[in-house]
Amino acid sequence: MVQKKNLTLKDIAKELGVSTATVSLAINNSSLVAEKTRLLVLSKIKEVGYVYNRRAASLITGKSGMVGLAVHDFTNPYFTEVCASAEKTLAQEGRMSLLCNSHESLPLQERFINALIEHNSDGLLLCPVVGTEVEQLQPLLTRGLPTVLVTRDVDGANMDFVGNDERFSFHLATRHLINLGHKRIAFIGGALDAKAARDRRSGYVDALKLNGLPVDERLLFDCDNHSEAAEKILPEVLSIESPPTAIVGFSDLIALGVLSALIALGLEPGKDIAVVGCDNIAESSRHYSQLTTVNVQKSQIGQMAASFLFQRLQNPHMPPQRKIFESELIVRRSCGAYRVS
Amino acid sequence: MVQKKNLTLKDIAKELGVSTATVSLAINNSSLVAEKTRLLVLSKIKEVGYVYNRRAASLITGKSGMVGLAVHDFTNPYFTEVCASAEKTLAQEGRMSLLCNSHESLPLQERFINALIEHNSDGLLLCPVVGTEVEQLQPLLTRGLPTVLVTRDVDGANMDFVGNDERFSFHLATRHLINLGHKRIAFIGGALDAKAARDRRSGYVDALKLNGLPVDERLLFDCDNHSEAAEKILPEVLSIESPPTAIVGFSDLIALGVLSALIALGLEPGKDIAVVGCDNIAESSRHYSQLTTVNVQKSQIGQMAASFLFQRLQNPHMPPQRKIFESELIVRRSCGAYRVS
DNA sequence: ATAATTTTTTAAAACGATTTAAAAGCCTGC
DNA sequence: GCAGGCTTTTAAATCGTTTTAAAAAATTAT
Repeated sequence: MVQKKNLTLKDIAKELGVSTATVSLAINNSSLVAEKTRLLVLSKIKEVGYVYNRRAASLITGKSGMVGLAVHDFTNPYFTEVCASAEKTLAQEGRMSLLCNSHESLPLQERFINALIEHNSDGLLLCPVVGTEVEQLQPLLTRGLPTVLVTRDVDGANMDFVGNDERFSFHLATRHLINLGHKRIAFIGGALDAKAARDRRSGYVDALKLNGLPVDERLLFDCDNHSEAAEKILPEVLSIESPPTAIVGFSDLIALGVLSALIALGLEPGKDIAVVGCDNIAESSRHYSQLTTVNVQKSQIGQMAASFLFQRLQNPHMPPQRKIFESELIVRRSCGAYRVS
Repeated sequence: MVQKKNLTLKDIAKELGVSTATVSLAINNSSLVAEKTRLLVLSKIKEVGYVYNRRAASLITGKSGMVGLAVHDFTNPYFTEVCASAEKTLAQEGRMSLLCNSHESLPLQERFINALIEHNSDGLLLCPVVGTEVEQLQPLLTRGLPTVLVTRDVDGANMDFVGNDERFSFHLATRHLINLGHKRIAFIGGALDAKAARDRRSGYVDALKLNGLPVDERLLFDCDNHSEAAEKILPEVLSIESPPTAIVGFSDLIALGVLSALIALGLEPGKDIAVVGCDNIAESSRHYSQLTTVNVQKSQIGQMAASFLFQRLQNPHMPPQRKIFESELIVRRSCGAYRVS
C-alpha cells in the first residue's frame, strides 16, 4: 500500500511540460486553451487518476457548489418529499446538498447557518424553525448566503419564497365539511408560531365565518405535528360538551393519527365522524385509511425552491420572487362524502 | 449597502497588533496561546463579525468536517429514519452531512462519490446501490474516503458495516406464520441483486425448510420496494393455483401495499389472509393497519454508522468493524395471531 | 520577408488559513 | 545580574487552485 501523495495541477503540468495555468484552463473548458492541448490534459488526468480539488479552487472563486437544505423535521413525509425533490434538482445542476434537520431548534438552525457560511456555501433552502425572526435572516443576505424560504415565510423578510396557499387549502377543507352539513368542526394541531400554521387556521376560520358558523375556541386543539400526538389528544376532543362531528387536521400526519384513534375507539371515520387532512402524503391514499385531504405540490415546491436559488445566484440583485402553489381537495372516504353523495 | 470585503485572520491580527499565527492558534484553542490573548482575540472576532473560513483551513489540514450520506431512496421511511439519526449524530460532532439520494443509479452514486472526494469529504456513510461491486468501493479507501456501509453489505468489500440481521428477521417472520398453521406463504418484493434482499429471502427459505415445508418458486413475487407496486401485484398473487394463505412482505412498504390491496378487494387481513412486514415504520402501527412486522433498529443504525466513522477517522488502520442489530417480531392484527391465540 | 493579428501559453500574485522552528518575554533562584 | 527554563509570540513556508496581464507562437496579410 503505497501512500502516494495527492496529485495536483502542478504534477499534471510537469508531466505534460506545460504550466499550471494551462492545465487549470483546460479543466475549466476555457476557450483560451487550444483544443488539442485540452484533450492532452484531460487524457493525462484520466491516466494518472488526478482528482480536482474544489476547495482550493473555491478559495479563489468564492463559490463552493454546495447548498444548504434545512427543514425542521425531514421525517415528516411532506418534507421528505420536498427535500428529495430539491436535492434532485440541485444534483442535476452539479450542486451538493448540505442537510440539516433543525428539530425546531433555533440554536441548531443558527449553528447550521453559521457552518454554511464557514464552509462557503453558495446558498440555502430554508424552512425556518418556529420563532425565526427577520433579524436572524437578514444577515444571511449581507453575509452572501442567498436564501430561499420554503413552506414557511417570515414576516418582513422579503426573501424568495415558495410555498403553499395554506389559507386557501384550509378554506377548501373546512368548506367541504360545511357543505356536508357539519356545524361543529374541530381543528387539531399546528404550532401557531409559524406563519404557515396561522394561515392554516385562518383558512379554517374564514370558511366558518363565510358560512355563518360561529368560531368556537373550544374546538381548537393544539398538539405536536405527528400522528402519535394526535392519537393521544383525540379522546379529549371527543369528550367536550357538544363534541365536533367533523375534524380538520393540521396535516395528514395529524389527521391519520385521528383516524387511527377513532378506529381504536370503535368509531368509523366518514360515518361516525368526518376527518380531513392536508398534504396528501402516501399513507392517506391507502385503502385502509382513505383520508380526504388537500393535495399540495410537494415535489414541485422542492424543485421550484432550487430553481429560485439558481436564478438568484445568477442575478443576486433581482427582486425577490414568490411562488404559491395551488392546492386541491381530494375526496376520499374519511369525510363521509362517499356516503352522502 | 456597503460591499465590505471579507474579513480574514489577517484583519483581526492587524487590529490587535499580533500575528496571524496567534489569531489562528487562539481560534483553535491551542494551549500555545496565552489565555488573555485568546480572550482578546475571541472578543475582537465577535466585535467585528469575522467568520472563519473552513475551506482555507481545510486546504492545509486536509480535513473538511463534511461527511457524505448516500442512500438509494430516502423517501423510504426506513432510510429517512436512518438518515435523520445519522445526520443528528454527525451534527453533534460538528460535522455536516452531504446528502445524496442515489435512486439506485450507479452513475449517480459514482458522481456523488467523486464529488465527495473533490470536496475533500472526510468520509462516507453509504447504502450502496444495487450492483455496486468491490471494485467501485476499493478506490474509496485508497482515495482517503473512509466509508461505512449501511444496511447493504458488499461481498468482499471488508469495510465497516452496520446493518440488520436480515436473514434472522425473515426467519422470524416466516416461522411465525408457519406456527400459525400456514403452509403456503408468499414472499413479495425485494430487488434480489442487493445482498440484504438475498438475505431476507434466505431467511424465508430457511424457515420453510426447517419446518419441512416446500419452497415453491411460484410463491415468490418480485416488485419495486414501494406500496403502490405491491398493491398492483397483489391480484396476481392471489390468482395463482392454490393461492397463499399468508404473505411475507420484503418490507413494511410492501406489506402495507398488500394490506391496502386486500382491503380494496374486500378481504380482511389477519382473517382471510395473513400478512407480515419488516421494518416497523410508523404507518404499520396505526390502528387501521395494525401490521405484524419485524422491528429493526433504524435510528440505532444511523447512529452507529456515524460512530463507526468517527472511530475510523481517529484510527484509520483499525480492522473493519461490524455491527448487526438484532430484530424482534411485533405481533399485531394483520397476521391473525390475535384471532388464533 | 516582414508586419500585423490572432491564438496560446505562462509567470506570478492571489485566496485565507495552518504549522513549526526559532525568537522573544518572563520568571526563577543563586 | 545572569544562566536556565518556562511560556508566548511570530516569520515564513505551505496547501492547490484561479486569474490576468503580458509574452510567445502561430497565422494571416502585405
